[in-house]
Amino acid sequence: MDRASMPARLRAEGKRVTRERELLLDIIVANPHLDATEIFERARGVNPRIGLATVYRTLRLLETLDVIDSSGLGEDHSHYEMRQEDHVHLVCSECGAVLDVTVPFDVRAFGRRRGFDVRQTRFELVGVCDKCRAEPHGGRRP
Amino acid sequence: MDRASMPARLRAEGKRVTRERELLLDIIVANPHLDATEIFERARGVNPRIGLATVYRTLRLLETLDVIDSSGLGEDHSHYEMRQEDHVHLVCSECGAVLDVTVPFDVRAFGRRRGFDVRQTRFELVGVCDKCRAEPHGGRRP
DNA sequence: ATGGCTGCAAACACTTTGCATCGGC
DNA sequence: GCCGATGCAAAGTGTTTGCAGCCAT
Repeated sequence: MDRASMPARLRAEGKRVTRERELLLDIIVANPHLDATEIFERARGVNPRIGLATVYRTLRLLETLDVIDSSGLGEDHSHYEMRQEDHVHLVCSECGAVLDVTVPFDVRAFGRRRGFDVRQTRFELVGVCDKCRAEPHGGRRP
Repeated sequence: MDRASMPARLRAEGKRVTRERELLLDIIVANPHLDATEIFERARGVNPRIGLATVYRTLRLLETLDVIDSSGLGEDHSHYEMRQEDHVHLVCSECGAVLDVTVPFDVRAFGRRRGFDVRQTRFELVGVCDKCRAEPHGGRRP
């Protein structure tokens, strides 16, 4: 999904293009894998009057429009990123690093063969990355 | 993970084998993909004195011991099942049906190639199943 | 100007925790 | 009998919603 086409996309859906939505989109484009609170904090750095509810409402709107995707990334709450080709999230449980890798098979065909019309994919592999295996002392999440 | 070996496994970890733990294990083995509340309700049917906190504490214990796995299954809270070989969850967003299918590639090798020691996999494809595509009227979640 | 969007605070759903009691070992 | 496990209720998270005022169209 192309950032530049979002204003037109929103208007096409009968939605309004507000400064808050533009700001949140910019943050999500620039920083994949953030959660709602992290997006909120960055947004406040630019517009201190923005509310957390607006962040959640905007995330829900963008997800409904298939503009962004959410995933757990090994934690119990959602993280967000612009929609892109199907990929696997390799997540390090020690340092929180996330690596995006293309899925090594045709996901739509795989589902269709079992009678499913696949609309959304969420693949994650949680493990320990090279660096954290090298230094087993407490390298906490970034 | 074999249900019959669980008592020994618990004792080996210095944990106790209680009637509550045995009951919850039986429910999880017999009904994959339930969430905490559903497990709680079934448990109450057998032992009306069991508490929801015990369900959550037991689930956390079993997950820590790698006896069970949790996954979102298209919803925003956890569902549980006995640990088994890596598989993809095909989830129908209309009726909630879940189909388990073997992953069509070697997950550990895939991760290792990128420097990750994979400990856990969570693969899900959310879509619409055959039946729900046939009858587009409101077939709600079971 | 009009109706959607926002901020704020209260409400919610799910999960965890403190504490007195209970029961495996 | 000891100490871990349980039940209950209260506290914590992350997320949603009601409402008055604001601003994109």
